[in-house]
Amino acid sequence: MEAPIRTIPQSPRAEATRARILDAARAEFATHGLAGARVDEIAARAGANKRMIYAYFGNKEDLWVAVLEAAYAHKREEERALRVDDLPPAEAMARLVRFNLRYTARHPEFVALLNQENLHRAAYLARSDRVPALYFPLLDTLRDVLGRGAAEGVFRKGVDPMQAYVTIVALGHFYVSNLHTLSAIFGTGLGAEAAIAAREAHSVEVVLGWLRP
Amino acid sequence: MEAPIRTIPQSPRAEATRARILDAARAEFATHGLAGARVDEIAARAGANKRMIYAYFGNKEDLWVAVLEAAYAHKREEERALRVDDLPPAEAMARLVRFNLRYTARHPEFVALLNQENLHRAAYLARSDRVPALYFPLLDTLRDVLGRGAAEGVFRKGVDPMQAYVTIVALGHFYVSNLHTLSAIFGTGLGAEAAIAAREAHSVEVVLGWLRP
Amino acid sequence: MEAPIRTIPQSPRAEATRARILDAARAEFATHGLAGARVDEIAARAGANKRMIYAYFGNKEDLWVAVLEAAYAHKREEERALRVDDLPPAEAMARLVRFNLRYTARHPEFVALLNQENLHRAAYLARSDRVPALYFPLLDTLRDVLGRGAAEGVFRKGVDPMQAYVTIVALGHFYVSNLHTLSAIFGTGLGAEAAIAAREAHSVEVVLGWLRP
Amino acid sequence: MEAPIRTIPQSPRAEATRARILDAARAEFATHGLAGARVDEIAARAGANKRMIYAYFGNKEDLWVAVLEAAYAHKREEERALRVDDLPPAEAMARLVRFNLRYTARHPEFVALLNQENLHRAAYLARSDRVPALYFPLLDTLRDVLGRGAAEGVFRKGVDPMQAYVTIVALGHFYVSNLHTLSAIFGTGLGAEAAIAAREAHSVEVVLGWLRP
DNA sequence: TATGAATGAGCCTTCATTCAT
DNA sequence: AATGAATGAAGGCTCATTCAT
Repeated sequence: MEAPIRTIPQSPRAEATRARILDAARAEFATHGLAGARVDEIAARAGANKRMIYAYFGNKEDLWVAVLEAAYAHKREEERALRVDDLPPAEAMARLVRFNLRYTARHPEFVALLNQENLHRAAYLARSDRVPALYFPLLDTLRDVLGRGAAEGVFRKGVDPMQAYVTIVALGHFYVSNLHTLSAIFGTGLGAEAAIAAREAHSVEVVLGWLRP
Repeated sequence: MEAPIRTIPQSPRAEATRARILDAARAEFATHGLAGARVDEIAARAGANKRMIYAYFGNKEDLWVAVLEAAYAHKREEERALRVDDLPPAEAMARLVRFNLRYTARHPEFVALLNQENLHRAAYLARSDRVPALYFPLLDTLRDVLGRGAAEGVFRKGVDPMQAYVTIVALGHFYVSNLHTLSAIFGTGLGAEAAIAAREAHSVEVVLGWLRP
Repeated sequence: MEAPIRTIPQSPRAEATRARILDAARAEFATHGLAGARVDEIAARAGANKRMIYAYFGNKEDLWVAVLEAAYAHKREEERALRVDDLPPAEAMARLVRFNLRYTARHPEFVALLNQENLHRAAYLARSDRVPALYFPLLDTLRDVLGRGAAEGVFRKGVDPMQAYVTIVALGHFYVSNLHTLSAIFGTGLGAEAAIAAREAHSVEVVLGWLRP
Repeated sequence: MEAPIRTIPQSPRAEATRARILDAARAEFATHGLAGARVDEIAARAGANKRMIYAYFGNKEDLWVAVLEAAYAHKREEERALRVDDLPPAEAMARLVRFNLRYTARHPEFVALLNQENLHRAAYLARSDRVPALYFPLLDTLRDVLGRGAAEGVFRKGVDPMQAYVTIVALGHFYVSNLHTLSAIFGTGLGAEAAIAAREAHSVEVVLGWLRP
């Protein structure tokens, strides 16, 4: 009916409150999901009044969207900072794989958020105004590296960049996402640095091994 | 720590009710997660009285455990039926990869359940009495095929079966799990049979390509 | 989106609970209006669990509609029981006026509900399924009496039954509705039986006096 | 029982803000009632900061009292401007009736405010300092006209001015107050000028008809 | 074995009000 | 004189669970 009255924080103090809420929400959502998260808990974690959540974000679902957007934006920024144009294809590819695995391992909350959003069939992502900006720089970089490698004869030809992208992300995402159930099968320790490093080496081996002409 | 009073259905009619509840719960849980699932809705879907859920399963969380156990058991059964001992290593491996991808694609609810359980840090799995039975036949099969391939010189040596297992599962699981957010990036159609088939072919290519000595 | 799940009480016990809720709601709404009424208070007055309000009536607004419908239905029933066909026009008219004034005085909550509903521009009445049944028997009776009186030459001719209806109702309704502010002007005692009787006599005098040919 | 700290606006600018708040409050209260009105909305309508409402009026309830006082004062002023002393009784009476009906029709918000205040059993009116000033000039005028009419033999004798006052006001008030529920019965169009004029003619007819000796 | 009815805790959201600048 | 930000106390509504039959 009516446009929601939404306070847009302008003072630094308000901006700080908004940021604290966003951080607290990311943590709470990543731990409990959208349905399991508690608005009270988010407010408490943020050291903010519950009312402020509604003033700055509208409601719980809109807050979820904001968290999601911020998470995507963060990964995009890190990907953008990756410079592999000057590296030989194999080295560049290894770097991409390593970056992705490490980013995923360092940000399990990103994994959790994505999984939850998929549970909701990406309904909230679809609601975001920034959807067009979902584009990931990594994909372009990947396309370039695959092209260079094929041209130089060090990579197999005809690789679909989308499939490659999905596979590279999958190698780390699934590992981090399913860390706990995998631990129930293979025993604990999968989250330790040594295990992460092993997974990293394996992932590079898989991708480079596969790409051999 | 008292044992819950739990009715064990004995008549065929009761067993049927129990089964309907379990099916309904799997659907509801897979769609909404543990926190988002509604006991009322499960009862309605099952065409059963809500009280029966508590009589047969104890409570919502125990029902979740039961659903999880059933899902794991189902996959285990299908894996057990896979016979690749007589096939040449490469062919056997291709079959394993294909099976996994197709199973995952056919059972997105299994993927959703696993993701949710990981959100809960596998706390409910740990509570299950059948945890030791979590063992997956695929892992043994995989170990055998890798061994044969290495011995025959058609596969690279020194491959960790656990990493191989995780990777093979990851190739399909991540694709299905993140179908909706991936669709937001790459456009729709990823769930169509053609797309599944392409992912299947790609997965086989990655695994066999990587395993080349 | 989805049709609301609404429990329709079938057992006598449930029907009794539903009736208690409706009574409590009428009292609470009449005292505080729709916005001022408290669902908790209604449940407490009804000696029922708050949840039952939602089970039986949907939500606060739907409960309001139910209360309104019941109030209208009640007045309609009483009006239907009025038998003035056999009386001479003047006597019949006096009886109608008296009935209306007394009903209004006996049911100040009906007055309060109507006023509130008008504050909401009859938006909830419009939502009612029983709107076509809003028809009031009094109107027909009135039309008949006016016709007989005019034919017999004891009433003036050309009287619009609608205007007459509104006026007759107004004479009592306004008095009861504005009892408290009128008391602030004219002093207390307006609610006492003597004052009601005086208003009744005055109302009859006005109507019969006006209708003289 | 402490006197509230209340800022009394002194600059023209402050007085303008106060006036805008009062106007906005009248509109909001008339539309939604006391309980349903929103302080935020009043501030928004007034284009004023919410804090100013508290500075100038104390709190929501005191603001309600101020709105009520202003509404009464306004009607009083208009009544005072009515000059019927020089007119023959019947003509004077017709003018009083017409004035009242037209004032009511022109100020439905006054009707709504009165109804709300009666819902609260005139509790806020009782709190007003200006209660003694509630006196309505119309009543005196009415008394005078009734007296002159009776003396001249054109009006019936023994009419209680209070009853007459209530009836005259009722004829318009009820019509305007219940416009929406009446429309649900008699169909729309009751708010149109033609319908108002018909009601006006009818009201005059009723009063003058009744007063005939 | 099954069911309709009821419960109490808790959740998301809103509101009147106050603080600090 | 005015404002943006914050607060705490509810308020409407939902949910998992239990009672009584």
